[in-house]
Amino acid sequence: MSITFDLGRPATEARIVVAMSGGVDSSVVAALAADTGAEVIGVTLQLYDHGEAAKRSGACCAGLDIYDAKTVADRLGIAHYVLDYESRFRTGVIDRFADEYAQGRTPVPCSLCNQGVKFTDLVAFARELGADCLATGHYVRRVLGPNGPELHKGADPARDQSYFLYGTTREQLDFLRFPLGDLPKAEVRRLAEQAGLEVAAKPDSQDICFVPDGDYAGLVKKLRPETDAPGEIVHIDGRVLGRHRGVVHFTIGQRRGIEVGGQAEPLFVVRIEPDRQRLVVGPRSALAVESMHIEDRNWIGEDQAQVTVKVRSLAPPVPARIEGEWLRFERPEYGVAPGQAAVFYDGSRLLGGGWIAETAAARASLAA
RNA sequence: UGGGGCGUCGCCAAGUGGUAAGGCACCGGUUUUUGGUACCGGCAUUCGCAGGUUCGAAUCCUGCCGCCCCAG
Repeated sequence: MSITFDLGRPATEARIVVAMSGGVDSSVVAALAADTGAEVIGVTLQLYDHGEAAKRSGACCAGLDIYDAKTVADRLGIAHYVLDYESRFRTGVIDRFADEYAQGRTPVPCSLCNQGVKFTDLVAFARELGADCLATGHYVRRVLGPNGPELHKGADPARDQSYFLYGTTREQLDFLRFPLGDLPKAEVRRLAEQAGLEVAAKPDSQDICFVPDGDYAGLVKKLRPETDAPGEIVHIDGRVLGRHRGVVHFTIGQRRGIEVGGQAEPLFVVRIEPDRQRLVVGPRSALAVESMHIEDRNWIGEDQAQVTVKVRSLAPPVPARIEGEWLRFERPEYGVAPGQAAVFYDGSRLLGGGWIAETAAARASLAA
């Protein structure tokens, strides 16, 4: 199968830079790019280099994965560079990740990484190389609309990654290509096999790439020890119910891990007060949010106030209305956590998004 | 040291002769390029302890232990 890269000139005269993580997806992109006859340059970012993480296959962007990317590039006969982005990844993603927890918020490191390291720094590098485009393995679609390229959800709803790419600017979108956006994952694996790529059966990456063992709290504690300080668990009605193990272990809307039993109904984290190390909990009804304040908004749609919005990567988009820097849900939304991304859509088209800075409860249930 | 009440899983709590509900918590799994949610599954051979009655008791009887309340 062949996929067009919309290069604007014959492929044989073009240069395509492919962001290669060492996984199946980006490896297939490299193979597809090579098939066009263009000059292809694979670039892999070294983002961190912890001992264990580097050895774990499928972690993305360290150790073994870099080796895998190199192997694929060799097989395809394309150039391959490894860029040391450790320090900017550390500053732009890992440190911010920890900072967010220290503020009682819940970060989305994948979004930070995409809009920073990948789509800003790597795009700039690809341009410096004189590339016609930068292609990645994200499951999103770039669609040419009446006003230029639009960003749409990936065709495979189970694989769509648009949530993590809300920060993509129009300028970046001009330059980016996502050859996998129309394909189901199974098809991508099939292509990998056809191309004889050794990563064809490599497991999907998941979880936070820079946390080797899934213990993200352990990492945050090292960087921001105050997040490990125990404190009071307070009910929204004012009762002190117990002690918690440190705010790093909690996120708004979380139910498990509160360790307070004997209740008629489950308790959820309603609010986190890092200054006082307090965890405010309450029934599910206390989670209802009617509007939220969005900051650092990126917008690549046209003028439009009525949208659907995703407050987390999973869960279907819900209708809402943009009112200045606030967004009002049509119906109360539950478990909206500051620090997460609010991503706006119109149907399958991604319009933009921003960080959730604060939320307003849907009446009742405040106190404490 | 008079009277009354209570003692069932970590917590709350059904069950008053027929062979231990349920909720919360906890644990495991599923899902997943963030955290969380949701869903599925697991979780008292045992009912404060010791005897007794009975075919059979957490449920009845006796004693002991512990806690609570009202009186003094």
